[in-house]
Amino acid sequence: MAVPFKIYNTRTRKLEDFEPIEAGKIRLYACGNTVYDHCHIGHARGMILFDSFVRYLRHRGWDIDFVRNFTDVDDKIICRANELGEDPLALSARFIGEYRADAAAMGLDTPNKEPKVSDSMEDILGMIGSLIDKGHAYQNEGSVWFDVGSYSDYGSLSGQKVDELRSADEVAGKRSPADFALWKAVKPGEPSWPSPWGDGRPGWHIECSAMAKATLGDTVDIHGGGLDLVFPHHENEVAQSVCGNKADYARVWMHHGLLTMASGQKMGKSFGNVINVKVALEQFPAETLRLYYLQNQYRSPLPWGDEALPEALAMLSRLYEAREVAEAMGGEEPAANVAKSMGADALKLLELGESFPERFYAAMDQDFNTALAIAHLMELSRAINRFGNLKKANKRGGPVVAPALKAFALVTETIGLMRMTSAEFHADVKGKRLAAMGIEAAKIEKLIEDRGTARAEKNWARADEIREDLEAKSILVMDLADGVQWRVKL
RNA sequence: GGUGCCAUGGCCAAGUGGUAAGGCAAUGGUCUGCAAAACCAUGUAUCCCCGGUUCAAAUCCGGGUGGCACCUCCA
Repeated sequence: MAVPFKIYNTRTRKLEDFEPIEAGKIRLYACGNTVYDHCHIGHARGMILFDSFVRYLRHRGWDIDFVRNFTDVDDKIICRANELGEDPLALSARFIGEYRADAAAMGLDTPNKEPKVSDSMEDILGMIGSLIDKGHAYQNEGSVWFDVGSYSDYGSLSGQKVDELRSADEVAGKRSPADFALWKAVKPGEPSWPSPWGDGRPGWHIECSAMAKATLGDTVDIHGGGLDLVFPHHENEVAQSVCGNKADYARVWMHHGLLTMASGQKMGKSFGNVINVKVALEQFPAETLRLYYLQNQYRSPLPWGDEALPEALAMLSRLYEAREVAEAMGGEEPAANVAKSMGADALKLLELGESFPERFYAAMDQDFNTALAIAHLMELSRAINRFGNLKKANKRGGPVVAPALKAFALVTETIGLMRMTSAEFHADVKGKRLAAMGIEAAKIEKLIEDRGTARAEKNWARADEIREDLEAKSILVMDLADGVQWRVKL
């Protein structure tokens, strides 16, 4: 059975109980990328967020049909292709490949369907034709425009009033400045498709309306995207779909906040201040990004700074270490008995572990409060470590820590964190951080070996000298009971 | 000009009626040959300001100040 949850609806500006069109099913459409460049970390926020939400809701019993499109026919693509002397469709195909590589590197599940504009021309033409037939669109010299005046509810999603908009540039052939293109007449050197109104290509907004209809039907349960798409993109989609289908378009509009720079300025390609996903992933494990995004309320703007990823990595590291501590524990006695005999820390851990799912679900069901969910996990981690300090914990603690380990597994399944083993995690961190700093692992290993020799000879001065030398390189050496380990300082 | 969002300790940040999660950083302690990790302790938080509603407000209402976003491509 699908479990109910609350979700904030941009359309009503309220937190609502989610009500599906069809019991247990969610038709979800997320606006994907216009593929003319690599994904940047702003795109990554949306990608990771929707991936996490879908995973979570599936875990909660929802049957989700998740559609995310690729916009592969667009002004920007054509523009970039011309700059590079590349065929526009070849360029977009190339960046779809890059997108998929980035998505895979971030550990995202592939949506159920990933329609492309170039494959959806029939759907698009059908929708435009329908809008003309119904009197909501008009053609002029090979282009087709949506007649905003024909739709009285225009602006209901974004709260905009047509009269109050800053008048956009007057384009020849439009009846009103607010009208927008459904079909653009072909221009020399641009890709085009045949249509009843002459060769051309789709306008910016129609493709999503058409692809959503083709893949999910007239009405979707949830339509999502970045906050910057509310107007005009989503507003125009609503107009097209409602007028074309004579049906509601999206019951819930879900918009995530944007990344901003520390300066407060928005991150955007037009500002030239983007950081590509590939660059971030060269330096940090992919889950670092995921944790960073999940740690923040998805609707809030997120200021990006140099400390963002290192901090998230420090948190992630705590989680992995705590789980490692928990996994090392053994024992066969009933948990309650062990906890009782080992005292308050054990009882506390048992209690936190057992109540975790309830608290985790409560947070997530409240408009995906991933920040609170993760806070619960951090709290649990501290309880594990504290318990782990007890003398007999390793030998007898297994049953007490078992619920906590289940909690970690729950988090892994639902929001995709902690998917590596600890060994994989540490190796990933080392490899990436070392590469980022331009240090060779072999040189470090050699120094650590030398230090081991010095220590064996109780030459503490020499050992400390090497430690300091390594520390200057951001390498931490740890003398553990079962040998020497080293980590890259975060 | 229009529309919308936001303002919580040094920093990031959750919390929408019952007196404040979590993380990062900092300081002291335990542990350690020295460290690291971990744990413990430490932050008197005017929850931007003023007024109102209420037994009770960070949380609701009104006003103010400051910041941001969209209205042009942008996730």
